[in-house]
This record gives sequence, C-alpha cells and structure tokens, in this order.
Amino acid sequence: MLSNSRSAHQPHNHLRCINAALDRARDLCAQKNARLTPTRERVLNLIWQSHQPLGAYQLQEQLAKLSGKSIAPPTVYRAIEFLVNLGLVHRIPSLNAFIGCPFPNSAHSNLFMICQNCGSAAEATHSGLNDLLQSASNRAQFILKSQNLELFGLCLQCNTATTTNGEQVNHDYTND
Amino acid sequence: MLSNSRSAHQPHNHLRCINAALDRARDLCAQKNARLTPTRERVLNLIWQSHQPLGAYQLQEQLAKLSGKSIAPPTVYRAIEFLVNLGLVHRIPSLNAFIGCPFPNSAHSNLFMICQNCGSAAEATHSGLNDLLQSASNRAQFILKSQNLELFGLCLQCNTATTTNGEQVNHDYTND
DNA sequence: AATAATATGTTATGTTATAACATATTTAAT
DNA sequence: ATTAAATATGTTATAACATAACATATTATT
Ligand SMILES: [Zn+2]
Ligand SMILES: [Zn+2]
Ligand SMILES: [Zn+2]
Ligand SMILES: [Zn+2]
Repeated sequence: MLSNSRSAHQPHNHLRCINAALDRARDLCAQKNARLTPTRERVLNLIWQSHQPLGAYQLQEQLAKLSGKSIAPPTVYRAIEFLVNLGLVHRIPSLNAFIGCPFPNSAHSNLFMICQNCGSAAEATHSGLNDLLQSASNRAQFILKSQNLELFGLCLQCNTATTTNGEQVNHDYTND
Repeated sequence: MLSNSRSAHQPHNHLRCINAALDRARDLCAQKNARLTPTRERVLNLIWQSHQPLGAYQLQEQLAKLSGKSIAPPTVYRAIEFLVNLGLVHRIPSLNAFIGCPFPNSAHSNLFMICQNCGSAAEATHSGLNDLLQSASNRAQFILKSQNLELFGLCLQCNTATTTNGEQVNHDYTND
C-alpha cells in the first residue's frame, strides 16, 4: 500500500512535498511533450500549498493575486484539466475540489481519506483493494474502467485533538 | 455481497422495483414516524422510474408535470434531503445526481457501479470490502466514518452491445 | 381552539462549471 | 525568415447545481 497519509495528515516539512510535486510535474511534462506553462505551473503550485483540496474559485482568487491580474474561470478550469489529464491532480467529486497527486507515476486506487474536521485529504494505492473491486465487478459482469473511492472521517491529528480536548474545533469539512 | 446489478443493468420487471421501493419507504417512514408527504413520495417515485441517477433539476421538471404546478428548487432539494436522511436515496457526487437505494435497511458499502454508456447505476454491499477499507484506515490511523465508492465502466448490456455491433451508442455518461 | 412543530411556497442569490468566439503564443513546415 | 498550423489564453456570457432567508400553510399536540 502506497500512501501519503503521514504527510497529508501530520506535521511535516511541506516544502519538500511542494518541490517534489513540481519536480515530478516537470519530469512528466518533459517526458510527454506537454507544456507546463506558467499558468499551469502556478495552478499546480497553488494546489500543492496544502493537503486540503482546493476549489476552482479559490484557485482563481489565488491565481489572480499570484499573476497580478484578474483571471476568469475558464483559465483556471483549463489549467486544472491539463493537470488532471496528466494525472498530476485529482478531482474529488464530493468536495468539488482538486488535490495534487503524490504519486502520479504509480498504479492508482484513487482512494482518498478525507478528514471532515481539517479538510486534509490523503491518497492511497492498494492493490488488494483494486483486486477486490475487480472481482466484485466481474461477478456483476461490469467492465471496470475507473474508480473514485472516498473515505470520510477524522485524521490522526483531529481525532487526537478531539479526544484530548473533549471538545473539537469543527471546520465542517463534511459531506453529510 | 448484496447487489441490485442484475436488475439495474439488465432487462427486468421494473414495476416491481418501483413498488418494492415505495413499500419499503412507507414501512420505514411509519417505523420512524417520518411523514412521507405527497411531494416526497412523488420525488421518490420519480427517482425510481429508472436505474439512472436523476439530477435535481430533472426531478424539478418532472415533479412540476406530475404536480400540475411549477416547483421551485428548494422543494425538490428538501424532498431529496428527507429521502437521503432516511437512507431511501443516495447522492452520487460525481454525477450530481440521485438514485434510489435498493436495500435501505441493510448494511451499506455505498458502492456504486455506474455505466458510462447508459448511465444506469447499481449498488452493492460488500462486507469484505468494508473490512478492507476499515483496516486500511486503521493503518493510516484514520477514523473512518462514512464512504462513497464509485466504479465507472460498462454494464453487461452496453458491453455486449459494443462487442457485437463493433460500434457503440455513446450516451456519454462519464466522469472522465 | 390555541399552540407548537413541521412542511411547503417564494424570491433571491450563491457556487461550480462550460460554451463560444477572439486573440496571442508557440511549433513546424516551407 | 515567412507562413501555416497547432496550441494556449483572454473574454463574455450563460448553464447547471445548490442554498439562504423569510412567508405561508398544514399537521400534530395541548
Ligand atoms: Zn505536505
Ligand atoms: Zn493520485
Ligand atoms: Zn428496476
Ligand atoms: Zn443504498
């Protein structure tokens, strides 16, 4: 099982996350002859500023600041589309938000663990899970092409805070 | 594994699906002292007219016809909210659409198999899957509260049509 | 019958996403 | 270098999905 739950859900040197992500992006784009333009790189950079999925209009706002000019939604969505197509970014449908992929070159489960308190999302790959979903699909005679697996709950940080404080700062990152 | 993939993805007597769903709803509402008002029952009925998840504004339109008067979005969303809270209906986030639950009283995996060609969605419960996700969560020290598992692909019908015709009627029910 | 609780109606607006077409920039071909 | 083609971005408008806030109506309880 490949996962970034440690870094996504716990204190860590996040600059390394950002730099690694940008390096991977440059590599992948070079390799695929895709153009990582300033706008696209800025969007990727913004998405990687945290482990919390970011909405398109939050991105728009921050991109405008970063670019020193106003940015229209299509610009943001185009950059996102580019990054998603390359596998550098994932959309999390239940949040209408986007998150950087920590391992764009690896096999995927598209499994996300989303903290309902702090909003951070970790991604994990799990071949056993993929196998199980494949066999369930086979039994249903369903030709599996892709998947989106969202787990909602509390990350270690937020759960610890809850149980020690008795009280919880609720940021309402939830789908219920 | 409990699943409605047979009926969702293959020809069947759908009136039985509808009637069974309405019966279950009446039972559950009686049991929980919840009021299945005409609006709510109509919405549930409309959702159960097919195995394809229905959007709120499609519902609005059809509910207006059925009610003989114009209906505003809040009315639809309120009815949906009621039904979702009772577990009679699920929202499928990647489709922004709603589908009837075939087994509201059973344990859930919230696992959906969504045909990208015809748009129909089957639901399945799978305790092995739930166990696996629970243990993956444990390993990540993630407190699992709920989940949404979406599989995209081709149902038997559509896959058969594809492979026999060589050509496929593409209705573009897709998330990619 | 009066009160409280629940449900619906109504208007307005917030939020997310895309269509359509114009312009600019980069790449490839001549 | 010049032209042509392909790619990327700018711009305007609008589509699609969802909720806030407050008024009215209906149902249940006292
Ligand atoms: Zn990090
Ligand atoms: Zn990923
Ligand atoms: Zn049916
Ligand atoms: Zn269900």
